[in-house]
Amino acid sequence: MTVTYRDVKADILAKITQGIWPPGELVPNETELAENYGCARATVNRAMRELAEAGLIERRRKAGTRVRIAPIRQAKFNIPIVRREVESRGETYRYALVSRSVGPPPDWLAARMDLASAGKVLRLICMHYANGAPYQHEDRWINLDALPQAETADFTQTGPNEWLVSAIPFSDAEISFSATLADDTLAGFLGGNAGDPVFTIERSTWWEGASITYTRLSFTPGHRMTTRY
Amino acid sequence: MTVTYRDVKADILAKITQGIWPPGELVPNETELAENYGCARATVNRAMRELAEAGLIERRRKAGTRVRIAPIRQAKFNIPIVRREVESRGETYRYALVSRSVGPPPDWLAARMDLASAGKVLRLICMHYANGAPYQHEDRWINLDALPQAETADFTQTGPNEWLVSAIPFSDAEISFSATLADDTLAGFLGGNAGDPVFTIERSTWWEGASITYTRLSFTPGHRMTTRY
DNA sequence: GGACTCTATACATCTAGGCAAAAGCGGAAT
DNA sequence: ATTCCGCTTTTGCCTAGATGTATAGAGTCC
Repeated sequence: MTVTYRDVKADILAKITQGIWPPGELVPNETELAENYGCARATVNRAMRELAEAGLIERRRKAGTRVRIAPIRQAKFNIPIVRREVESRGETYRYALVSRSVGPPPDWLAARMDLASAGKVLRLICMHYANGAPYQHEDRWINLDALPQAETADFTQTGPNEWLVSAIPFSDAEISFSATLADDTLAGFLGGNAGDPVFTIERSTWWEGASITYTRLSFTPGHRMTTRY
Repeated sequence: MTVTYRDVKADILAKITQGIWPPGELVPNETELAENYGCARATVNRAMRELAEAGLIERRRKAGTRVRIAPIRQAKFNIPIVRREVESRGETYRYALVSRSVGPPPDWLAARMDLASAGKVLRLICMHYANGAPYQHEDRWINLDALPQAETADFTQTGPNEWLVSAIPFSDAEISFSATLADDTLAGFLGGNAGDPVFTIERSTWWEGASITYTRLSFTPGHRMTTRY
């Protein structure tokens, strides 16, 4: 049986968690480990590279590899499109377009998206339901100067998110999470009361340097985003 | 000049973002790409593997590699210990222990952490300040049956988080984000008003199957967690 | 028609070797 | 004493070849 990079990775991990290689400790170099494990250096390299990516060890040329004093913990969240998120929990998804308008961007948006104030933006307000109950409120702004075809797209049946991923499949994005208060309008949509705490996601998207869209997603009170790490 | 896996990765990425290989498209197989790029198959493999990890393409044995219809977007957050988080922004950090008590776990905690109700837990309430202003309120519970040395540790100078990473450096954790309301007490600590929306992180930690600690972190109103992805 | 098996294919990974690039460290020059 | 340069170590990456393994799809049997 040959030694796989998974074996090596698991063994190194065990040595670290069991305290055999305490934080700060210098790990043997790749050549040495390869001999110990009886495998090629590339195998050890892959194991170590993945551990470094995971934030458990720190590698520097010449200086060697050492166990991190304070491991970098990173939480990874998958951000699927809403429909998938709902359906993957086995719930039925429903979408509704609340309003649609075209006009010049308000100042705060022009600043945020770096738009000409003379430009045109499309604003959509949408609701996403899971099993008939409100799930997410979406306030979306699309830069029509960068994406003119959005003006004629039909958003009454499918949400702008799904349309956007097909129009510009891959883009840069900035996402931020915060807690806000529901006002009367939002509370009405989400089925709560004004003053409810609302988990909010804001996302800005660029493509080839141009700002495409800004969206603000509000979840029903009590919503939580969870992950293991 | 040899072709690196970065070159290959960048080129494939470009082909995808520019729509030359549209979503759903079957990508040439590794052997073919290696010939085209004039490099080894391992090089193409590494490039493709990373793109697959990033969620842009989907690889299946025998079926080949295709561009994802809906790319999996994943947001990655680094979760540093509070002190580092504050100091990395160039602000001065201050810590204060508000209260400390030992006793049996309340029912909700025993259920959540899977503790014997006869057990003992240490409860700490702490505040973290940035530049003198409140930054984070920490409500922490530590399972003394699993970690008896926590009872004699001194938490008046450094926070339990820093103590814990040195005591059990690497562990499994579940983290969840939500929005809650500040009550009078919390608002007092955070310098806001009752009814303020509060960004809340809850984290449970296990080590070798045993529940170690549960903590609830509340941030000052207006706090946001941001990342690019 | 449906369930099963079989096989060729495409990804997954390992080996062994070599060159490249960063970066500690010591010695030389100022 | 200090700065700078080059040596050498260690990780980073590539090559070329081979084997392992999951599986789509064809073929077979009921």
